[in-house]
Amino acid sequence: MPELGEVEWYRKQWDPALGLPVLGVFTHPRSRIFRGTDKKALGTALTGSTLIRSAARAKQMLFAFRKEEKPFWLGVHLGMSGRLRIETGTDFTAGKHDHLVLVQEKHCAIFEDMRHFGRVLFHAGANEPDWWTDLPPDIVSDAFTLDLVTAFCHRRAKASLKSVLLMQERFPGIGNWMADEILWRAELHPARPAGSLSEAEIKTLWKETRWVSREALKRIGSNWSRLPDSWLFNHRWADGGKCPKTGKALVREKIGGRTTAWSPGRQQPPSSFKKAAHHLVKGGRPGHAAKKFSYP
DNA sequence: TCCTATGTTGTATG
DNA sequence: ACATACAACATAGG
Repeated sequence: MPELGEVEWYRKQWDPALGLPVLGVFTHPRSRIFRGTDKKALGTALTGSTLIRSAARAKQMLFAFRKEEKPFWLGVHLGMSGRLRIETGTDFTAGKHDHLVLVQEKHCAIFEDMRHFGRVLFHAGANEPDWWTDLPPDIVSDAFTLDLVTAFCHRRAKASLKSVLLMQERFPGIGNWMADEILWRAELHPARPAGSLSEAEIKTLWKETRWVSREALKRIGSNWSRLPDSWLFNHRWADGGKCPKTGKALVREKIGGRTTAWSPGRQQPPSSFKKAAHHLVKGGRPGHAAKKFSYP
């Protein structure tokens, strides 16, 4: 689920825990979530500490704790299926997908993740940890310049726009749905090689990247309200989904390693793009519509 | 049984 | 060394 706006929304779910002491810490005994992290040190440090603030950048969250003037830092990445939540009451028992539980007097702050693709990081020290300060410039900041995007498109000249937008080193916080939304608004086909764009097209890509990121933070980050039907988002997974601009059927196929929705007529494929055959396979199972030809 | 899933990373290849 | 493509990770649901 979580991309830029969703991550900001999940961060706020722990707001009820702010300013209150942590009475106990539960860490799941067999969990991939803590790979590379000292679970024991984390538990010892956070027990008796107070959560003083939190922040979200890209798909990463930082929670700052303090215990007797000593700062501790907790990092959370939600992966594909991670969520943060609060459970009210004093008799909470961790479920099988609950990996980290911070117990407070009247509630628990919980990190759950069914698929274990998420991650928890821990750091003890006076300053914010490197994995936080070394994040690339935020898309919504002034540091995210047209020049940065132009240089990146040139360096990744042969990669598809879809895969380039998913590269967190330059587009921090962009995920599958945001990438599709950006390319659809920019009228750029996801299979276009990044190096094939004109100056004007790069500028459009940059602008729409910033626009979608700002809107996602505004519309999802604050209260996760439903996006307008004028967005691609509400149509991209629907069977028989139609482009809200052209009214024509959207195409769904794997581009840049991820399922991608794009609008024929609006987003012109590059000449190198192999056209998929969208006919039904005889005897194909219902619900599994079209299978693609493989080209020799 | 086989396919999919809003993500990242390790590995193979050029 | 660098860029690119893709399997693997773990679990649930259609």
